[in-house]
Amino acid sequence: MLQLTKRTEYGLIALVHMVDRDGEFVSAREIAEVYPIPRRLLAEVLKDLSRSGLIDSQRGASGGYALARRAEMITVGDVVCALEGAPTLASCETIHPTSGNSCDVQAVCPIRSPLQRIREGIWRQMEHTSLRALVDPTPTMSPLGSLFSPEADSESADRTR
Amino acid sequence: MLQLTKRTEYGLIALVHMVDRDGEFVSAREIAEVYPIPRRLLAEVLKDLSRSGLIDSQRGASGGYALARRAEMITVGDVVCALEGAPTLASCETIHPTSGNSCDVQAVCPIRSPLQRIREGIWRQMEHTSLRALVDPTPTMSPLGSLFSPEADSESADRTR
DNA sequence: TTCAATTAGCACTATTTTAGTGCTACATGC
DNA sequence: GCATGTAGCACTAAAATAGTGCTAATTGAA
Repeated sequence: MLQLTKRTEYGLIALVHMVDRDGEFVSAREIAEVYPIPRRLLAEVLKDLSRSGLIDSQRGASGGYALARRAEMITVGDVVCALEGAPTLASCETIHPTSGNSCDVQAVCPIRSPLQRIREGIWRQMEHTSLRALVDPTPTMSPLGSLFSPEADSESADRTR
Repeated sequence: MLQLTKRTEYGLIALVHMVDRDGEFVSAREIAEVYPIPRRLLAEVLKDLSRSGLIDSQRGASGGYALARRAEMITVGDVVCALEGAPTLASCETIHPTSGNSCDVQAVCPIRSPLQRIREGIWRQMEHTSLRALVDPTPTMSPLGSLFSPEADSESADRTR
Protein backbone atom coordinates (compact mmCIF):
# COMPACT_ATOMS: atom_id res chain seq x y z
CA MET A 1 0.00 0.00 0.00
CA LEU A 2 3.04 2.21 -0.42
CA GLN A 3 3.46 2.40 3.31
CA LEU A 4 6.20 1.67 5.77
CA THR A 5 5.74 -1.49 7.79
CA LYS A 6 5.07 -1.47 11.51
CA ARG A 7 8.51 -2.93 11.96
CA THR A 8 10.04 0.12 10.35
CA GLU A 9 7.89 2.46 12.38
CA TYR A 10 8.86 0.69 15.56
CA GLY A 11 12.48 0.77 14.53
CA LEU A 12 12.40 4.49 13.87
CA ILE A 13 10.68 5.20 17.15
CA ALA A 14 13.22 3.11 19.02
CA LEU A 15 16.11 4.82 17.30
CA VAL A 16 14.74 8.25 18.06
CA HIS A 17 14.40 7.21 21.66
CA MET A 18 18.03 6.16 21.65
CA VAL A 19 19.03 9.54 20.30
CA ASP A 20 17.42 11.11 23.35
CA ARG A 21 19.29 8.77 25.68
CA ASP A 22 22.50 9.74 23.99
CA GLY A 23 25.15 7.08 24.33
CA GLU A 24 23.49 5.01 27.03
CA PHE A 25 22.41 1.45 26.34
CA VAL A 26 18.65 1.21 26.52
CA SER A 27 16.80 -2.07 26.74
CA ALA A 28 13.95 -3.20 24.53
CA ARG A 29 11.82 -3.39 27.63
CA GLU A 30 12.30 0.27 28.43
CA ILE A 31 11.29 1.34 24.95
CA ALA A 32 8.28 -0.96 24.90
CA GLU A 33 7.16 0.57 28.17
CA VAL A 34 7.31 4.11 26.86
CA TYR A 35 5.58 3.44 23.56
CA PRO A 36 2.72 1.00 22.93
CA ILE A 37 4.87 -1.48 21.04
CA PRO A 38 4.78 -5.27 21.61
CA ARG A 39 7.99 -6.01 23.45
CA ARG A 40 8.85 -9.21 21.66
CA LEU A 41 8.32 -7.67 18.27
CA LEU A 42 10.43 -4.70 19.14
CA ALA A 43 13.17 -7.04 20.26
CA GLU A 44 13.03 -8.69 16.85
CA VAL A 45 13.32 -5.34 15.13
CA LEU A 46 16.21 -4.19 17.28
CA LYS A 47 17.96 -7.46 16.57
CA ASP A 48 17.74 -6.75 12.84
CA LEU A 49 18.98 -3.22 13.29
CA SER A 50 21.87 -4.57 15.27
CA ARG A 51 22.67 -7.13 12.59
CA SER A 52 22.68 -4.34 10.03
CA GLY A 53 25.20 -2.43 12.07
CA LEU A 54 22.99 0.55 12.76
CA ILE A 55 23.05 -0.06 16.49
CA ASP A 56 25.36 -1.81 18.91
CA SER A 57 24.04 -4.32 21.39
CA GLN A 58 25.19 -5.35 24.79
CA ARG A 59 23.94 -8.44 26.55
CA GLY A 60 23.35 -9.14 30.16
CA ALA A 61 21.97 -7.08 33.00
CA SER A 62 22.07 -3.36 32.25
CA GLY A 63 22.63 -4.30 28.64
CA GLY A 64 20.65 -2.98 25.71
CA TYR A 65 21.13 -1.10 22.49
CA ALA A 66 22.78 2.16 21.49
CA LEU A 67 23.37 3.92 18.21
CA ALA A 68 26.42 2.63 16.39
CA ARG A 69 27.10 6.07 14.95
CA ARG A 70 25.94 9.63 15.32
CA ALA A 71 22.31 10.46 14.69
CA GLU A 72 23.29 12.57 11.70
CA MET A 73 24.88 9.53 10.12
CA ILE A 74 21.82 7.28 10.27
CA THR A 75 19.07 7.93 7.78
CA VAL A 76 15.51 6.77 7.37
CA GLY A 77 16.76 5.07 4.23
CA ASP A 78 19.23 3.03 6.26
CA VAL A 79 16.46 1.90 8.56
CA VAL A 80 14.08 0.99 5.75
CA CYS A 81 16.87 -0.93 4.05
CA ALA A 82 17.69 -2.82 7.19
CA LEU A 83 14.09 -3.70 8.01
CA GLU A 84 12.35 -4.14 4.68
CA GLY A 85 15.05 -4.18 2.05
CA ALA A 86 15.76 -1.60 -0.59
CA PRO A 87 12.53 -0.02 -1.74
CA THR A 88 11.39 -1.02 -5.20
CA LEU A 89 8.40 0.79 -6.54
CA ALA A 90 7.12 -1.79 -8.99
CA SER A 91 7.82 -5.48 -9.31
CA CYS A 92 9.62 -4.94 -12.58
CA GLU A 93 12.31 -3.17 -10.63
CA THR A 94 13.09 -6.14 -8.43
CA ILE A 95 16.36 -7.67 -9.45
CA HIS A 96 16.90 -11.35 -8.86
CA PRO A 97 20.65 -11.74 -8.78
CA THR A 98 20.60 -15.37 -9.83
CA SER A 99 17.94 -15.47 -12.48
CA GLY A 100 18.05 -11.99 -13.94
CA ASN A 101 15.09 -9.68 -13.85
CA SER A 102 11.77 -10.94 -12.59
CA CYS A 103 9.43 -8.59 -14.43
CA ASP A 104 6.77 -10.66 -16.15
CA VAL A 105 6.05 -7.70 -18.31
CA GLN A 106 9.72 -7.11 -18.81
CA ALA A 107 9.97 -7.32 -22.56
CA VAL A 108 6.97 -5.08 -23.08
CA CYS A 109 6.82 -3.13 -19.83
CA PRO A 110 6.21 0.47 -20.83
CA ILE A 111 6.42 2.09 -17.42
CA ARG A 112 9.81 1.17 -16.09
CA SER A 113 12.12 4.10 -16.36
CA PRO A 114 9.88 6.92 -15.15
CA LEU A 115 8.85 4.78 -12.22
CA GLN A 116 12.47 4.18 -11.45
CA ARG A 117 12.95 7.90 -11.40
CA ILE A 118 10.18 8.29 -8.87
CA ARG A 119 11.67 5.59 -6.76
CA GLU A 120 15.03 7.22 -6.89
CA GLY A 121 13.48 10.43 -5.67
CA ILE A 122 11.76 8.64 -2.82
CA TRP A 123 14.97 6.97 -1.98
CA ARG A 124 16.88 10.19 -2.06
CA GLN A 125 14.48 11.74 0.39
CA MET A 126 14.82 8.87 2.79
CA GLU A 127 18.58 9.00 2.48
CA HIS A 128 18.51 12.70 3.21
CA THR A 129 16.38 12.42 6.31
CA SER A 130 18.57 11.56 9.26
CA LEU A 131 17.59 10.50 12.72
CA ARG A 132 18.63 13.95 13.78
CA ALA A 133 15.96 15.41 11.53
CA LEU A 134 13.41 13.11 13.14
CA VAL A 135 14.40 14.37 16.55
CA ASP A 136 14.59 18.05 15.65
CA PRO A 137 12.07 18.62 12.89
CA THR A 138 13.31 22.05 11.83
CA PRO A 139 10.95 23.65 9.36
CA THR A 140 13.98 24.88 7.45
CA MET A 141 14.40 21.51 5.83
CA SER A 142 11.88 21.80 3.04
CA PRO A 143 8.73 23.84 3.39
CA LEU A 144 6.49 21.88 1.11
CA GLY A 145 3.00 22.59 2.27
CA SER A 146 0.13 20.24 1.67
CA LEU A 147 0.30 18.54 -1.67
CA PHE A 148 -2.86 16.55 -1.65
CA SER A 149 -5.18 17.74 -4.35
CA PRO A 150 -8.66 18.13 -2.89
CA GLU A 151 -10.19 15.95 -5.58
CA ALA A 152 -7.84 13.07 -5.16
CA ASP A 153 -8.03 13.27 -1.41
CA SER A 154 -11.78 13.03 -1.06
CA GLU A 155 -11.94 10.44 -3.79
CA SER A 156 -9.53 8.11 -2.13
CA ALA A 157 -10.98 8.56 1.31
CA ASP A 158 -13.83 6.25 0.40
CA ARG A 159 -11.57 3.48 -0.70
CA THR A 160 -9.36 3.73 2.33
CA ARG A 161 -12.09 3.12 4.83
CA MET B 1 6.97 -3.05 1.48
CA LEU B 2 6.82 0.52 0.20
CA GLN B 3 5.87 -0.74 -3.22
CA LEU B 4 3.05 -0.15 -5.63
CA THR B 5 0.53 -2.95 -5.88
CA LYS B 6 0.09 -5.08 -8.98
CA ARG B 7 -3.24 -3.43 -9.47
CA THR B 8 -1.55 -0.06 -9.77
CA GLU B 9 1.08 -1.44 -12.10
CA TYR B 10 -1.56 -2.97 -14.28
CA GLY B 11 -3.53 0.23 -14.24
CA LEU B 12 -0.54 2.30 -15.29
CA ILE B 13 0.32 -0.11 -18.06
CA ALA B 14 -3.24 -0.05 -19.33
CA LEU B 15 -3.38 3.72 -19.22
CA VAL B 16 -0.12 4.05 -21.10
CA HIS B 17 -1.51 1.69 -23.69
CA MET B 18 -4.54 3.90 -24.01
CA VAL B 19 -2.34 6.91 -24.56
CA ASP B 20 -0.84 5.13 -27.55
CA ARG B 21 -4.29 4.36 -28.95
CA ASP B 22 -5.18 8.00 -28.61
CA GLY B 23 -8.90 8.52 -28.30
CA GLU B 24 -10.04 5.07 -29.36
CA PHE B 25 -11.88 2.82 -26.95
CA VAL B 26 -9.74 -0.20 -26.16
CA SER B 27 -11.10 -3.32 -24.48
CA ALA B 28 -9.67 -5.02 -21.44
CA ARG B 29 -9.16 -8.09 -23.59
CA GLU B 30 -6.93 -6.28 -26.02
CA ILE B 31 -4.70 -4.97 -23.25
CA ALA B 32 -4.54 -8.34 -21.53
CA GLU B 33 -3.44 -9.87 -24.80
CA VAL B 34 -0.58 -7.44 -25.29
CA TYR B 35 0.74 -7.63 -21.73
CA PRO B 36 0.84 -10.68 -19.47
CA ILE B 37 -1.94 -9.47 -17.21
CA PRO B 38 -4.85 -11.62 -16.02
CA ARG B 39 -7.82 -10.39 -17.99
CA ARG B 40 -10.36 -10.52 -15.20
CA LEU B 41 -8.11 -8.69 -12.81
CA LEU B 42 -7.39 -6.02 -15.35
CA ALA B 43 -11.11 -5.60 -15.88
CA GLU B 44 -11.48 -5.03 -12.16
CA VAL B 45 -8.76 -2.40 -12.21
CA LEU B 46 -10.19 -0.61 -15.21
CA LYS B 47 -13.56 -0.58 -13.53
CA ASP B 48 -12.05 1.23 -10.56
CA LEU B 49 -10.27 3.71 -12.79
CA SER B 50 -13.55 4.34 -14.53
CA ARG B 51 -15.36 4.87 -11.24
CA SER B 52 -12.70 7.38 -10.26
CA GLY B 53 -13.29 9.30 -13.44
CA LEU B 54 -9.83 8.80 -14.88
CA ILE B 55 -11.17 6.90 -17.87
CA ASP B 56 -14.46 6.71 -19.70
CA SER B 57 -16.09 3.38 -20.43
CA GLN B 58 -18.35 2.24 -23.18
CA ARG B 59 -20.31 -0.98 -23.04
CA GLY B 60 -21.28 -3.34 -25.74
CA ALA B 61 -19.53 -4.63 -28.80
CA SER B 62 -16.62 -2.45 -29.85
CA GLY B 63 -16.84 -0.84 -26.43
CA GLY B 64 -13.97 -0.43 -24.03
CA TYR B 65 -12.11 2.29 -22.20
CA ALA B 66 -10.48 5.56 -23.13
CA LEU B 67 -8.78 8.33 -21.21
CA ALA B 68 -11.23 10.79 -19.73
CA ARG B 69 -8.75 13.62 -20.15
CA ARG B 70 -5.45 14.35 -21.81
CA ALA B 71 -2.43 12.29 -20.83
CA GLU B 72 -0.78 15.38 -19.40
CA MET B 73 -3.68 15.79 -17.02
CA ILE B 74 -3.50 12.32 -15.47
CA THR B 75 -0.73 11.67 -12.99
CA VAL B 76 0.70 8.62 -11.35
CA GLY B 77 -0.63 10.11 -8.15
CA ASP B 78 -4.15 10.06 -9.53
CA VAL B 79 -3.80 6.41 -10.41
CA VAL B 80 -2.37 5.43 -7.05
CA CYS B 81 -5.16 7.33 -5.32
CA ALA B 82 -7.80 5.61 -7.40
CA LEU B 83 -6.40 2.13 -6.91
CA GLU B 84 -4.88 2.09 -3.45
CA GLY B 85 -6.00 5.26 -1.75
CA ALA B 86 -3.89 8.23 -0.77
CA PRO B 87 -0.46 7.08 0.25
CA THR B 88 0.28 7.30 3.94
CA LEU B 89 3.80 6.55 4.95
CA ALA B 90 3.23 5.42 8.50
CA SER B 91 0.08 4.28 10.24
CA CYS B 92 0.11 7.33 12.47
CA GLU B 93 -0.68 9.37 9.40
CA THR B 94 -3.92 7.57 8.67
CA ILE B 95 -6.80 9.80 9.56
CA HIS B 96 -10.07 8.26 10.59
CA PRO B 97 -12.65 10.94 9.95
CA THR B 98 -15.12 9.64 12.50
CA SER B 99 -12.93 8.71 15.41
CA GLY B 100 -10.02 11.06 15.07
CA ASN B 101 -6.51 9.86 14.54
CA SER B 102 -5.77 6.15 14.69
CA CYS B 103 -2.14 6.28 15.73
CA ASP B 104 -1.66 4.02 18.73
CA VAL B 105 1.51 5.87 19.43
CA GLN B 106 -0.23 9.15 18.83
CA ALA B 107 0.33 10.86 22.12
CA VAL B 108 3.97 9.91 22.22
CA CYS B 109 4.80 9.33 18.57
CA PRO B 110 8.10 11.10 17.98
CA ILE B 111 8.44 10.55 14.26
CA ARG B 112 5.33 12.03 12.76
CA SER B 113 6.12 15.32 11.16
CA PRO B 114 9.37 14.49 9.38
CA LEU B 115 7.75 11.36 8.02
CA GLN B 116 4.89 13.44 6.78
CA ARG B 117 7.36 15.60 5.00
CA ILE B 118 8.84 12.60 3.25
CA ARG B 119 5.40 11.43 2.27
CA GLU B 120 4.56 14.81 0.90
CA GLY B 121 7.66 14.67 -1.23
CA ILE B 122 6.76 11.22 -2.51
CA TRP B 123 3.32 12.44 -3.20
CA ARG B 124 4.56 15.48 -5.00
CA GLN B 125 6.66 13.37 -7.28
CA MET B 126 3.76 11.15 -8.16
CA GLU B 127 1.58 14.17 -8.77
CA HIS B 128 4.23 15.60 -11.03
CA THR B 129 4.64 12.50 -13.13
CA SER B 130 1.97 12.43 -15.79
CA LEU B 131 1.00 9.63 -18.12
CA ARG B 132 2.71 11.65 -20.80
CA ALA B 133 5.95 11.36 -18.88
CA LEU B 134 5.46 7.61 -18.71
CA VAL B 135 5.03 7.45 -22.45
CA ASP B 136 7.88 9.79 -23.34
CA PRO B 137 10.49 9.40 -20.66
CA THR B 138 12.53 12.48 -21.49
CA PRO B 139 15.78 12.57 -19.57
CA THR B 140 15.23 16.28 -19.08
CA MET B 141 12.86 15.64 -16.23
CA SER B 142 15.35 15.06 -13.44
CA PRO B 143 18.69 13.43 -14.05
CA LEU B 144 19.16 11.83 -10.67
CA GLY B 145 21.49 8.95 -11.26
CA SER B 146 21.64 5.97 -8.99
CA LEU B 147 21.03 6.84 -5.40
CA PHE B 148 21.50 3.50 -3.81
CA SER B 149 24.45 3.57 -1.53
CA PRO B 150 26.56 0.46 -2.19
CA GLU B 151 26.55 -0.44 1.48
CA ALA B 152 22.82 -0.25 1.95
CA ASP B 153 22.17 -2.00 -1.32
CA SER B 154 24.26 -5.06 -0.64
CA GLU B 155 23.09 -5.16 2.92
CA SER B 156 19.47 -5.28 2.07
CA ALA B 157 19.86 -7.69 -0.80
CA ASP B 158 20.17 -10.56 1.64
CA ARG B 159 16.93 -9.75 3.34
CA THR B 160 15.04 -9.33 0.18
CA ARG B 161 15.63 -12.80 -1.14
C1' DT C 1 28.10 -18.65 42.94
C1' DT C 2 23.55 -17.82 42.33
C1' DC C 3 20.19 -14.94 40.25
C1' DA C 4 17.80 -11.56 37.70
C1' DA C 5 17.99 -8.97 33.53
C1' DT C 6 19.07 -8.86 29.01
C1' DT C 7 20.15 -10.04 24.02
C1' DA C 8 20.36 -14.09 20.32
C1' DG C 9 18.17 -17.43 17.66
C1' DC C 10 14.68 -20.19 15.80
C1' DA C 11 10.20 -21.60 14.77
C1' DC C 12 5.66 -20.98 14.86
C1' DT C 13 0.57 -18.91 14.65
C1' DA C 14 -2.66 -15.31 13.46
C1' DT C 15 -4.09 -11.47 10.87
C1' DT C 16 -4.31 -8.56 7.04
C1' DT C 17 -3.52 -7.42 2.44
C1' DT C 18 -3.11 -8.55 -2.19
C1' DA C 19 -3.91 -11.38 -6.24
C1' DG C 20 -6.87 -13.64 -8.86
C1' DT C 21 -11.43 -16.14 -10.29
C1' DG C 22 -16.62 -17.25 -11.11
C1' DC C 23 -20.88 -16.00 -12.25
C1' DT C 24 -24.71 -13.18 -13.67
C1' DA C 25 -26.75 -8.99 -15.38
C1' DC C 26 -26.82 -5.28 -18.53
C1' DA C 27 -25.49 -2.66 -22.97
C1' DT C 28 -24.45 -2.22 -27.83
C1' DG C 29 -23.42 -2.95 -32.59
C1' DC C 30 -23.97 -6.00 -36.39
C1' DG D 1 -30.59 -12.97 -32.03
C1' DC D 2 -25.97 -13.03 -30.79
C1' DA D 3 -21.19 -12.02 -30.13
C1' DT D 4 -18.59 -8.85 -27.63
C1' DG D 5 -18.26 -5.73 -24.22
C1' DT D 6 -18.57 -3.54 -19.34
C1' DA D 7 -20.83 -3.62 -14.28
C1' DG D 8 -21.36 -5.70 -10.04
C1' DC D 9 -20.90 -8.85 -6.41
C1' DA D 10 -18.92 -12.48 -3.94
C1' DC D 11 -15.65 -15.59 -3.31
C1' DT D 12 -10.94 -18.36 -3.00
C1' DA D 13 -5.89 -18.48 -2.84
C1' DA D 14 -1.54 -16.76 -1.91
C1' DA D 15 1.65 -13.77 0.15
C1' DA D 16 3.20 -10.43 3.36
C1' DT D 17 2.96 -8.65 7.86
C1' DA D 18 2.22 -8.76 12.77
C1' DG D 19 2.91 -10.96 16.73
C1' DT D 20 4.16 -14.97 20.11
C1' DG D 21 6.75 -19.00 22.57
C1' DC D 22 10.55 -21.01 24.04
C1' DT D 23 15.36 -21.85 24.98
C1' DA D 24 20.22 -20.60 25.10
C1' DA D 25 23.95 -17.50 26.03
C1' DT D 26 25.78 -13.36 28.39
C1' DT D 27 26.57 -10.20 32.04
C1' DG D 28 26.42 -7.43 36.21
C1' DA D 29 25.51 -7.55 40.85
C1' DA D 30 23.79 -9.32 45.26
